[in-house]
Amino acid sequence: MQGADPRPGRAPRATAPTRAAATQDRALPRRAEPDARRHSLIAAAMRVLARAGANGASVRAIAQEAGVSPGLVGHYFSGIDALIAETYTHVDAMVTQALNAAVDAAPGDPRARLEAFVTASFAAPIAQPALLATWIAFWSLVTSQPQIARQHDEQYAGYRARLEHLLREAGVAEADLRHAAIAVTALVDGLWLELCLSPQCFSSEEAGAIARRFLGTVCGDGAGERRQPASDQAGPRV
Amino acid sequence: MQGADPRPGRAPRATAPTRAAATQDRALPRRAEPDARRHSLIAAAMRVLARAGANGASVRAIAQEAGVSPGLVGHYFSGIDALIAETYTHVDAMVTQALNAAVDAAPGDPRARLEAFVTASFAAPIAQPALLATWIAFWSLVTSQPQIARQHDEQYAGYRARLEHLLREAGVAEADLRHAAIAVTALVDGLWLELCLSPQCFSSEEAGAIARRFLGTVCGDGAGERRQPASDQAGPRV
DNA sequence: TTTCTTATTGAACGATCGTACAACAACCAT
DNA sequence: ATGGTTGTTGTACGATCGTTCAATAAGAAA
Repeated sequence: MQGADPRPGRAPRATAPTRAAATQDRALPRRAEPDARRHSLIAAAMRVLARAGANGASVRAIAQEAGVSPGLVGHYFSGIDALIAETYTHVDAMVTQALNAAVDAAPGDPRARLEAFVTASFAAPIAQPALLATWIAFWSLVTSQPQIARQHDEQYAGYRARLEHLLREAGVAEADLRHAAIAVTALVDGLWLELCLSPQCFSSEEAGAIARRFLGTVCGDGAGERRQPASDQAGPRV
Repeated sequence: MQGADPRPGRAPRATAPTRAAATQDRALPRRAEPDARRHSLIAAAMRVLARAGANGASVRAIAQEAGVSPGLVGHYFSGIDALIAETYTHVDAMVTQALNAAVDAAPGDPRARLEAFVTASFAAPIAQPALLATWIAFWSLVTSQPQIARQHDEQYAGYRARLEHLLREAGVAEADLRHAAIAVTALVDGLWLELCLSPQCFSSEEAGAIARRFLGTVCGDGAGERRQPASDQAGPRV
């Protein structure tokens, strides 16, 4: 799906094609610390994915974005797929950190922490279309590469475990925990995906409101509150 | 992300590489009816996407799968992206037809029709990992090509409109209709996606049960019924 | 049959792909 | 200084990419 592609109006590959590394990697020394160089390549991959999409994230494009020779990619990663996979890991860690920060910033009330978790899922550092390409590039490898499928399972399990923890503290019964976590994860992922694919269809605020109302039904709010505004439903139920 | 890729153990491109068209296109005449040829190419694209993933769906692979010269693709489609987009349209129509058939096969009770809709979303012709590659290939074009973004918006709107119709008949208040349809769509999409990405994580039955229980909260079942089996919650509320 | 239209071929083109590898350069240990 | 380790370069390679296009063949119209 890549190849020559001389058609007009494809991905905006022309955006800062040269001297692009200066934005994030401040003049990394010619011979850099291995960890710094690895991270520099991953950061470059993130930028290329955001700018050119999954189909534009080639070894050469990423190396050029990092201000580095193409051959260096093979020195730090076993191949382009491994670089994509590590980029996904890094983005996933960023998302996890942002979600945890939102939870910690919320009041101690378990229900408020849970709502902060889903609300942050649609806010600035997470729900941006620029991140979608990273997930798409990773998903396209899951089917064919068992090792990447395993990685996906692990990271999905980690996400669900964090959610189960929050749900348990919010008073969800142990028997319902698994299905509740699967449901909330699916709802948030579905809203996030659609929000990235067509941001004008509904707003982040709407997505947050929908998800928070769903939390109300999962955590055992009475049915009579369904018609009230979501802001009144934050009361603890435990 | 494609190129040479001489690595071992990538996509199983070796599955029936030659004489593959005979399975679906029964000896299409050398000079076929244009519509038949178009459909033959789309069907071949679906098979290649299912077998080799989004990264393996090249013009040559699809043409070979259809038993046709590579140059013919350019005669029927403006480019590979247009072929992918039309393949997506075709798969979406198939899914729509399957969902409508499931709804029609259900009892006249509006709630049962709604449950049939979401239950069918996780059944045989829809929730198969082989279809995921088609969506991934399409999604990877949405960001960079405005025309494809428009197509996505239209098909998503069509899906949501069908769902809104079912929800309205099931007694959802007009004011809640939009958010309810967005929520159900997101939940079903999220469950479907995860089911395709790691089918061993939870079963189709679990996904259906989760979605049906969610329908209960959307359609206005009393909160006291939350712990009862879903089959008892089918009573209409209008 | 002859003419015309057009589906279809197959090769060619230029570009890009991922990877491999020998040469070079930077830093460390001695 | 000197030798060794290793980050880094740049190019080369073979393969595949999407697209183009003159030539061919098949069927319809005359």
